[in-house]
Amino acid sequence: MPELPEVETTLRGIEPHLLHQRIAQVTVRDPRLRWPVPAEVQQAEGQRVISLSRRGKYLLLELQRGGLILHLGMSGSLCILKQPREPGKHDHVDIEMVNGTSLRFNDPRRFGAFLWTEGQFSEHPLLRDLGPEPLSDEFTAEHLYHYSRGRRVAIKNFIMNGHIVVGVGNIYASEALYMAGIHPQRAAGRVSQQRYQGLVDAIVDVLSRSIKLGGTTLRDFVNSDGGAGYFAQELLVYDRGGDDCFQCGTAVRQKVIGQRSSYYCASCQR
DNA sequence: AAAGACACCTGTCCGC
DNA sequence: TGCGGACAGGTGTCTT
Repeated sequence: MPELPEVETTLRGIEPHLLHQRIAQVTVRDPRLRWPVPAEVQQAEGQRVISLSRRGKYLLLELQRGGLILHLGMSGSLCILKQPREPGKHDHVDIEMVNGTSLRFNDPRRFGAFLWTEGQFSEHPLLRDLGPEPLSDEFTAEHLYHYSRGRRVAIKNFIMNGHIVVGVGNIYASEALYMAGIHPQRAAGRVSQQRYQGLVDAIVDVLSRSIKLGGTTLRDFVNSDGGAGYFAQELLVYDRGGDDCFQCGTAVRQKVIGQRSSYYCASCQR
């Protein structure tokens, strides 16, 4: 479900409710997520939340000692409860604060993660080898150009590789490549630095605009307040297979690339 | 080292 | 109305 804009929307939604609060109780109803929820998460009890942040699509809760690493996978979501409420079917974990507010982790498909770490977030095995944030100064055409030399992987898979750049998921990869006029199956090593500049600009633009609109709600994404994101109505090609390209009228193609559905205009994208 | 397949899991939708 | 199959926003791990 969530891509970077949805995770960022979630972060902004929960932060004001949790920052500086003291955790009273962690309740794990079902530890069977992507990795089993470790018993160490109980160590969060009694500690204050020092900061909340995001690295790629991972949400990071820094506590006084140690921290929590959360990932929403394909179907996860977080919500804030101002008072206790009966848990639903897929409400796997709750973090209840001393002031009565709770953070609830819901994930039907259980591809998400809820992990404990004692060290620095940046040194955690899941985080230490990640590429730059797409909305940071380190994300440049030079970076993409440099790491793509000699590589024959499809450009769409290349920009979805978290070791190259984080946070570009299936929706926004299709969107950005369309905006930049690059065919999703073009070899990454066959893209000029000038065209990478156009791609960088497109990625920054599409992610920024989506964050402003609260993310993309395709099926069931809701933010931490239970509201929808409105970027779906801005999508140019994603989920528009067979429909007319907005630029040239050619039918938008849908094709599986790297096991993921991809959308593009064979006329506008080369 | 790089590329691709596969794994994890449930819910929903579509065609018959 | 029921059933089987395809598909869904992610990404670590294993095999070529």
